[in-house]
Amino acid sequence: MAELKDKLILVVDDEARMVNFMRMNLELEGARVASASNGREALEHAREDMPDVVLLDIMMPGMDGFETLRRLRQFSQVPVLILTAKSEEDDRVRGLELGADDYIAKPFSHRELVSRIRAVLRRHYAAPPVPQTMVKVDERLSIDFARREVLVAGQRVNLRPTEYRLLYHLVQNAGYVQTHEMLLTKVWGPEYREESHYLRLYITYLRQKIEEDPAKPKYILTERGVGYRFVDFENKA
Amino acid sequence: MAELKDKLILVVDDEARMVNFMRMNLELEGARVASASNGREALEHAREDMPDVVLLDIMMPGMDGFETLRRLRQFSQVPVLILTAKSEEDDRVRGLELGADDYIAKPFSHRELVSRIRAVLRRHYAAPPVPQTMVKVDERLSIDFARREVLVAGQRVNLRPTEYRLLYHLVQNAGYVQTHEMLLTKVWGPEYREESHYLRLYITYLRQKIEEDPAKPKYILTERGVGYRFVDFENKA
DNA sequence: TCCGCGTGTCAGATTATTTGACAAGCGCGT
DNA sequence: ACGCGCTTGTCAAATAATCTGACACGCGGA
Repeated sequence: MAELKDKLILVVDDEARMVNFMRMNLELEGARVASASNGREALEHAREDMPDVVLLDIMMPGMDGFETLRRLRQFSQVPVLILTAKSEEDDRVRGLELGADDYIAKPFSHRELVSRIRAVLRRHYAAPPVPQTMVKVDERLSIDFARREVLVAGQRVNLRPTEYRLLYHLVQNAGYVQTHEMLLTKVWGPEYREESHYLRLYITYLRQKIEEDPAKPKYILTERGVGYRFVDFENKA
Repeated sequence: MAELKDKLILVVDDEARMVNFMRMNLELEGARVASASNGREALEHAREDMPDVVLLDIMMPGMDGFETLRRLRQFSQVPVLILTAKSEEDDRVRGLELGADDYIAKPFSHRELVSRIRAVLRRHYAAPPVPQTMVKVDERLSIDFARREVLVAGQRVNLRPTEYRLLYHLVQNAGYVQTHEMLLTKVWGPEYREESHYLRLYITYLRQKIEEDPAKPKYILTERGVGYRFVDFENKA
């Protein structure tokens, strides 16, 4: 399990209260915290301190979070979580497209903050470089991608080719939101980027086949305005 | 264009006449030739001399070509061309599965020998590590894989998803034979390895769409008993 | 030359994908 | 708390792709 202990986390936000709130929460978990109140400082810190994770506020005066992220990505692959207002769905999509790893919507709880950071750390430092075959999600659901076999409550369910590819991409990124565009691009091809219709339909099909109650999905979660996220089944703490 | 000049070619054959024949042909092209008459010697040479290409006879007393290839592949990625009797189609398939890059059927001409070696060198030393998008095969046929557009004699032809994937894998390996199994695995998935029926059908579809005369294919060539080969359109010398 | 196996082709059966229309639900502003 | 608008979810029919099975063809080996 990925631990926050002794990890260096760079918090970037122009509001001192928010920085303090996060610092408190993160230090409670044993993490070290560096902070910056604008984009320029953030880039300096990122270069010099080599943080393990960056928490980046989008709404900042001067160089905003997007621009900061874009420049950061020119020299660093450090995992980045962006902080957005609850309602700003477009900001999340844009951030993810610029290379953010995930987002946290303000306001957020201690639990949410820590769990997202853990997930991102796990992927970056413990992630298998080879794609997973044979995934056991929980007692009810397991998938063998090499054999194209999906077992739900002991029963084999038959997935169609597109359903299969969609599930594959969702599960390979379990715990991470995948935007509509990402999924459409990977499953149907780049020329389908705008056709979110297809995606909704195939999400429905998949849920009907693998969810216990398709109306209350436990595996394939909707991220309104952004995309879908397969449940973070490896991070149950 | 890949050149044989000054390249070191390791020829492995137990028949001295064959070795001499190849040495003569290769030195005419300015290549340097090392030779071995059995598997053990071949492995030694491969380790110590770092040849640019290996020509490996399959039928040898003692350690045969397959075993030699298997052991060679444990420590080296050097391109290997296997030499097989005209009729031994199974040998070719087996050799390719063990990691040979191509085969040459005995007896062969100077032209055939040199052209196959050139092709293998081109792929290994000049090959782009990123997959090609936008391929111009000749005046009649060009393909834009990013846009999923195939132009035949100026006309856009519409390929179905499977036809598309099949063409993609053939063209990405233009000049190289792809065994039935390779194509079935890549296009349909590993569980279709035995279903060569599908492959034949889709080869027919593709030829009808891109060949001028589907009965006399110029692009997608049949390698009887082995697989298919997209014409080596970059190596017209 | 003839035979046999691998390859090529066709048309029909089946299955998957796409389309289009509409219902449901969430979250925002009032 | 309420209703509105936009996103998401669902259904069934239309279209398209894939698969099946039968058979013809033709190369290469004996």
